[in-house]
Amino acid sequence: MTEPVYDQPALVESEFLQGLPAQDRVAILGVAQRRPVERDHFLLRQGDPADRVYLLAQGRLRLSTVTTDGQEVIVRYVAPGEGFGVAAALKDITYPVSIEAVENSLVMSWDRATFAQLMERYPRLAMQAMQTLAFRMREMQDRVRELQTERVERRIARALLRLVRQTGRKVETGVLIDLPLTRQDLAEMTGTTLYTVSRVLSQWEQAGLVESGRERVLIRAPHRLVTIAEDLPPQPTPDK
Amino acid sequence: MTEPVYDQPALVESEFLQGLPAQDRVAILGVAQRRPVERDHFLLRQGDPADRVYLLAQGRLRLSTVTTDGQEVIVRYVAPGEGFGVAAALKDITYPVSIEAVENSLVMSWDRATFAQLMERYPRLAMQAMQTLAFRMREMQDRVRELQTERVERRIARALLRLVRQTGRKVETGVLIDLPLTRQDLAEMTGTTLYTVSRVLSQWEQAGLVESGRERVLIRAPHRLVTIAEDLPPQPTPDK
DNA sequence: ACCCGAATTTGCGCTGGCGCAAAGACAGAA
DNA sequence: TTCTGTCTTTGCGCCAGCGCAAATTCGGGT
Repeated sequence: MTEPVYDQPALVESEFLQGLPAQDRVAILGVAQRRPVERDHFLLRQGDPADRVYLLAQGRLRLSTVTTDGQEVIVRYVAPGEGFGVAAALKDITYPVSIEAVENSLVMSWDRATFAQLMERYPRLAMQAMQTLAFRMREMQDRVRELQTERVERRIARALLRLVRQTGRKVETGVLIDLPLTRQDLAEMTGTTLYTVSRVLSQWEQAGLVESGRERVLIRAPHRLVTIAEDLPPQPTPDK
Repeated sequence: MTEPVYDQPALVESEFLQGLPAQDRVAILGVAQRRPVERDHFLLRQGDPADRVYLLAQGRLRLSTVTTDGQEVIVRYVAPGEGFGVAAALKDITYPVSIEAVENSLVMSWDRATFAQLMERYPRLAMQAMQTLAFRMREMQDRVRELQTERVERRIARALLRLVRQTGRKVETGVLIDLPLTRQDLAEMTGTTLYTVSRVLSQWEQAGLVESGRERVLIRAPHRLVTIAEDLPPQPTPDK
């Protein structure tokens, strides 16, 4: 795959490049390394030297970390147009996460020195990179607050709603979370176990909120999930 | 208090200014607003319009957020030399946290437009600000991992060790956490309740790890706290 | 010196969610 | 079509930590 990607919407409106004139985007992408990553393959592993900044052109990636006693935590998924690796490439010696493609993907990247030069030359790129970092920090802050103050069902609802916003695709019966998502994956995003996720999803399926299958979740009633996530009183359901 | 602060160590080595030549530091600090904040007074409150970037010259601040049902979460404490507010001032409409002085403090700040101009003029300031954001993001990521995978005793140990690194003062019997710290404060940093914190601290006091009092914690054996935090086998204790 | 409100301590019953078991479902490979 | 490994479901006992009560301690204000 060598055709130009410069005018792909995911890149034009990407976190790093939105708001830059086309010629600047072309210049920045023109010095990027392009790397396809097949599904189930790793872009990089936790502990690798951190020397590149990345932007996802196509596909889906999962960022995860493993604790010293082997538990895995999913930090986040990456959708096309989203940047990552900025924090690590500023100063970190090694990457704190592993990054695995959950479907065939295409990743643009710049080594640290190149990215620093680009930021100096294009101050808007620097501002966009800072905003990306700021967003991530806010996301993590929200996760901390949720983990400290909310019960497991709310956390699962919130994780699903995040995925809906990030990678949801409207279909006839609702919004499909458009990536392979096991109960174990959801558990690792929300600080619980696959059995608890399974029980909660089964309950919600019986209640008509979701439809699910193997590695698949479709949200039939996002608004009802919001009432669970936000701990609001249930709205009257429309007559059947 | 109007005497110059430009050469205070906390500012010279501060997160935003370390590595900049003295003349640049003077220029940057020269256009900062300086604001004293008395103990127990708020610098700003959650929901206030976000338009300033801050750097703490003196004192101690507490950053906290309240959930919709009134639970408080302590995001972090701020020590002299640490910057904050960058994320919010980039784009956010309102601050996601409240900031209260836990002792008399002095805060330097710049409005958003000024800080953006300073970053353009001093690229190293921009890089330092980005690194500050990156550090915060990593801190929050670590908190998420801990909350998802660790039991309450380990989380309390970790929170104390963070405070030791950030604001610990060596005294004869160990390291004093040099700020007023209630059991409730520790609970809000670790996702538990003041009663659980009290039980754990009492147990550790009997075991000789800590000495504590009202709003006060001294760590007698930091290494033993590390073994708890990291879930390591206990080292043989030296003979009495 | 005294008072009082905040902070801390300690006991104990309760429960949300986990751990584990066991079985079933199913998608992809052969 | 069959097989197999992965994923999911469901039951049930257990327990880490919470909720609440009640009492104590103590530091700052008067």
